[in-house]
Amino acid sequence: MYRIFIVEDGGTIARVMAEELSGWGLDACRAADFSNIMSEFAALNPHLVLLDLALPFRSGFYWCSEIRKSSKVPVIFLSSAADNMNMVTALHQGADDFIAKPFDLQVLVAKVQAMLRRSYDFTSPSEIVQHRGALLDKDAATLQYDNQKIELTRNEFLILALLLDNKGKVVQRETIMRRLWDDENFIDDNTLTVNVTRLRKKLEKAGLDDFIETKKGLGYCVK
Amino acid sequence: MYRIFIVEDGGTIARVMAEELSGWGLDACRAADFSNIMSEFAALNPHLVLLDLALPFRSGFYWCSEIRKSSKVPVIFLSSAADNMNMVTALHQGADDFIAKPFDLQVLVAKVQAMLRRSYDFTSPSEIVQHRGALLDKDAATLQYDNQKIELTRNEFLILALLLDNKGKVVQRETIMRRLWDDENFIDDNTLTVNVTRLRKKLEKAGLDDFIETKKGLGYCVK
DNA sequence: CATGATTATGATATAATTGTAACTGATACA
DNA sequence: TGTATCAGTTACAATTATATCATAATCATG
Repeated sequence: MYRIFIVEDGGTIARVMAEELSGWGLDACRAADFSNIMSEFAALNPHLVLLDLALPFRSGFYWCSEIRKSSKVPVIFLSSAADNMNMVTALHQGADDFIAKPFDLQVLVAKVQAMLRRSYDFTSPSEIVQHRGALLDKDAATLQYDNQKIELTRNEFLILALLLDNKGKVVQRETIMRRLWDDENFIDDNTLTVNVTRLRKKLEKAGLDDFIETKKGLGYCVK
Repeated sequence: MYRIFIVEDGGTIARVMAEELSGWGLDACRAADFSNIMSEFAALNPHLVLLDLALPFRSGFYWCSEIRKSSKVPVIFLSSAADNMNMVTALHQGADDFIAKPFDLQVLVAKVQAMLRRSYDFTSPSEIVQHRGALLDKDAATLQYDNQKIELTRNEFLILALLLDNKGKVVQRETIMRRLWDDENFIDDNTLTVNVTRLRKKLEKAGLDDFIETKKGLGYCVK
């Protein structure tokens, strides 16, 4: 999860930004002590910095150059004084972009995402679901547990992914069936049972007993 | 020397931009045939693209997504229609920045320099991907391993590049097929298999066994 | 146009995966 | 106690996805 460091004096704006970014799966963290940005920066070690130009104590320019002394982290300036001179100065100082205030939240998010993509190179991390110490990598289609790698077949993977996406909820057998065999073909209802059995066998072999619970008459459940 | 590809219809603006960038030690090259941007792009193989949104024949959005099919080169949009929606669309499409017209030449240069710095200085210099000691040079389309140079054909190279760009993730066969043959012609599904086989044979001959894993029913994976 | 390299195709092989069927066990309830 | 329902198990068969190979078509290059 990417950490975003928000250095912005305006309390409301900072809060709104943080909320919006959090909504997009980013870990947004606001600066608290504007006299001592660097120690917060070091503690957080963020993947990207959003830096207001006008700050108490020291200007954004100052902090940007401080950051650049020890880090190549992407820095995006925010300012209502987005004139050409300030922009050029900021960019020359090692900043990566300059967003004029007021800005559209959508644009902010898009810019942050674009910069993260560019800076941390396109291979975005896999989406991973975790449960009881078992890690299901939804992109690699593998399950890891207790330092073992459990290979899953297509059906096993789909079933497990579906159950973990609905952790704590009962998933109807029919729902699973429609996912695996996009409907139609009268697949024997028992076929699902067999697939679940096989999946359970692999889980148990790895030490994950009772991972998938049967709710008779309702469906399956992981919790 | 960094090559900048300027795709801008306005003759005067384009010329001025090119002169300014040249003055800063950049190799600025203007698009000539707006119906066929991609071949000029391929010929120049630029380090950065400045892309006007409003172009004859096809829009900048179109060319941006075409470029992104085969390249991660930084793309900066230029447009007088710099409204929020266009900006968000562009960024989501893989663009890196969006400059409103008219712009200050100083700002343009500063942005270009900042983007080049971010894209080439900070991260790995050339387009080289590494895995298990094998180096894939995406410019030369060759693979180096254990002091051997492995020559790859177009198809072999594209497959390997795609898999390495998604290291650790399963890539669906269909995804690969669309990359290799931009669909249309119903290429025999088996043709992909054959190409993978040939690629594997080269890899094995060089000592790279089990480089490409088959996830039956899901796709291929390098990890 | 001739040459060799590259790529596509079709036939066939192979092995992992999946589906089926027959049986078992459990639970509910008439 | 008997019967019906539902899910689990197992072994086996069928299917499917992928691999391999030989051959034909295509492409690039001089």
